[in-house]
Amino acid sequence: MKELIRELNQQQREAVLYFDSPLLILAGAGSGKTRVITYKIAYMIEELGFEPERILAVTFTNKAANEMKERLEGLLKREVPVWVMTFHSFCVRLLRAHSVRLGYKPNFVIFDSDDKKRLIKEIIKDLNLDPDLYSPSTIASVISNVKNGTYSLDSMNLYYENIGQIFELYNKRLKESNALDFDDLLICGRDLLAQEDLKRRYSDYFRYVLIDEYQDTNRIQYEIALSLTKEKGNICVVGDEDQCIYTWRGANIENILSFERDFPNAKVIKLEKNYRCSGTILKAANAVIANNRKRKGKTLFTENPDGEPIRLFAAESDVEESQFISSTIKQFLKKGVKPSDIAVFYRTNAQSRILEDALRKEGIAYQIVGGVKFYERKEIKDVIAYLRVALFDSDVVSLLRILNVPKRGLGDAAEKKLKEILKVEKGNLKALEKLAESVSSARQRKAVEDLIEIIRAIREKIPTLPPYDLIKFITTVSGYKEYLQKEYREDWESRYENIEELGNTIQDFAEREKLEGEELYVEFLSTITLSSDQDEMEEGEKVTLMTVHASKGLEFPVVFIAGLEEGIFPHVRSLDSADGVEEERRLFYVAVTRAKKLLSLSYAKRRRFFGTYKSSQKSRFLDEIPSHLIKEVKKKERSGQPALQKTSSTSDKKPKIVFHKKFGKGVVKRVEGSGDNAKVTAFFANYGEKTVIMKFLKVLA
DNA sequence: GTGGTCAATGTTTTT
DNA sequence: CATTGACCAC
Repeated sequence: MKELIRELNQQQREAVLYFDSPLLILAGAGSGKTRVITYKIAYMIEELGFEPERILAVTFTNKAANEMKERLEGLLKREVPVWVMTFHSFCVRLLRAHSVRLGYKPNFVIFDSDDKKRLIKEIIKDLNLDPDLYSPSTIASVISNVKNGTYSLDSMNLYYENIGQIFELYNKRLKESNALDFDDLLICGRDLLAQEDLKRRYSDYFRYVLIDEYQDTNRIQYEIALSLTKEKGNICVVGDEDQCIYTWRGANIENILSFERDFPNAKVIKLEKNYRCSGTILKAANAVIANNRKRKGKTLFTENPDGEPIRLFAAESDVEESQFISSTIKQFLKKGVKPSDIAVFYRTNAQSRILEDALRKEGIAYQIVGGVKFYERKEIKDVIAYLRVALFDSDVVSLLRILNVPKRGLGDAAEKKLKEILKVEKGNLKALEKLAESVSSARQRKAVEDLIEIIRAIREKIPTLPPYDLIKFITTVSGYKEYLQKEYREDWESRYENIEELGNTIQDFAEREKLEGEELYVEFLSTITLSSDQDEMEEGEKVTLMTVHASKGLEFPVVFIAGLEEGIFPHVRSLDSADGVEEERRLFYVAVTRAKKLLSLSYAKRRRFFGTYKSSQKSRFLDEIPSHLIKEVKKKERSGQPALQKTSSTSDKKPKIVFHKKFGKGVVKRVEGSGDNAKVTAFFANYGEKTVIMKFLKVLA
């Protein structure tokens, strides 16, 4: 341990060894803050005799938590039961023990944003409000902002006349469903710790609390931390105001200022030496962020060599940009760069598709982090809804979701009746029984009774069947498998595979956590709704594609940032306020500082939006980088290839032989349409006749 | 009353 | 371009 600490620079060492008062570490990008935190924890355990289970370390994502734990265990060469988790997970843990105090049963459900929107949609309908004025996603974010204290309900009342009513009803329905949304988790956690005995108990229990990514905590999270440590001042927070990119979710840079106010004797240590980036990259990052006015001010320096200039490519179109990126990646791979050392970042998820197409055409293995998350896929959510209905008799949102999926002849009218019944009859099964009696036809009656049977059957199997079999059972007993086959003729198999994957995941989870039966599923469900994009990242030899937000906390030797255009990055929705642009700039700063050795920036002069091309201008952020750091990549120098093939793989002539990643070689029988989206029907030796979109095919002849 | 088909319509970022 | 809503035939 002592030798390890000797490796640290002076500031890092001081941060590890300091325990005299509350500690605020302002850690610039790539300054080794994760190292500092892990060493600090290790030092506490090894040298100061702290009991690991009485240390709480809060991270931003579960992935970061796992990594920190792994590093710690690598350092100490044994299992270390430190509480490493996100604020949300921490609150869930508190709530499982004490939820009754706040009027929730301990087996509560967590509503994800999809559940939340569904519920809001119901409420808007029930209140007869105009869905154009009250779009579920807008209302969802308003509710969130009110809950986490960004806006007051009254101030929102100006824009949304009925918001008070919606807000109240939303919370009422949630509570009746024994459900909490993301914001509730934090609020309830805070409220529990506001109770004198619990505050006493937990603040006595935890001997030290550390918070990573402090700049992205919101007020409520801060209050949680405060109630655990206010008295003893046994707290260390690590953050960088220049990397605060979640203000729209209630993150508050003010927390950094509040910290010094609430803990007047706080010690501040700055980590300004960057170990990650090349000199050139760091200079660019510093120059960009200097344009922000709202910052405490810190200047990073590095001893790393300047390295290669930053590349800039001005593409004529979005297609050309993605071709540039994929062909450059291909060159790198040829030169021996590992795919896992390369990442492509973009501002919005919608940009990923075109990049994917280009990489696929070059035959480059890639993974996308984020986008539509695994657990948000329709088929997964449907199956989980069955599970939830079987587990939680109060989960109305899930019941409504499966009422007519698969189609069983219970449409709008039946749904309305059910909702009427639910107003007086609490409990899904009871309500369904009543529905069976009040429904119009014998056919519908049978349908409802069948549904009740399905739910009962699942419920019965929960304690006995292994998880994989239970999931399989759900898909058969509910007729969901046939539904997929009928509804998704083309790709039902991959969807069904996803469901099987879900079964496997639960099985693994059960073995890892040594849980079974109801407890297993309740635990699993809360874990997956709190899982972040990064949690899904795979190890392996693949190029990584993700949004800039998802890249937070990561690093790659080679980084591409695509779509550096006004309106995209900075995003249009941020342009009307100075604060908005500053947040975009911090976001760009985060993106740039992920790169260790090589950074490639690009933009497109024309970009396709919904179907039509729109011309765009290069991002202001590009002009903020000193030009001597940049080398513009000219088209003709690119990859030594002749100018671009105008329409990629599709030629005017009809293809005869094609190649598909999974199906292999195929003989073309028919082509409908033209270009990338042409439908090609071909005969494949091992798979028979298949119809595939052109862009998934390579033309061989 | 339900389910299939057609048209319109909408894209920030996420625990 | 892909999902969601409105409309009409069963």
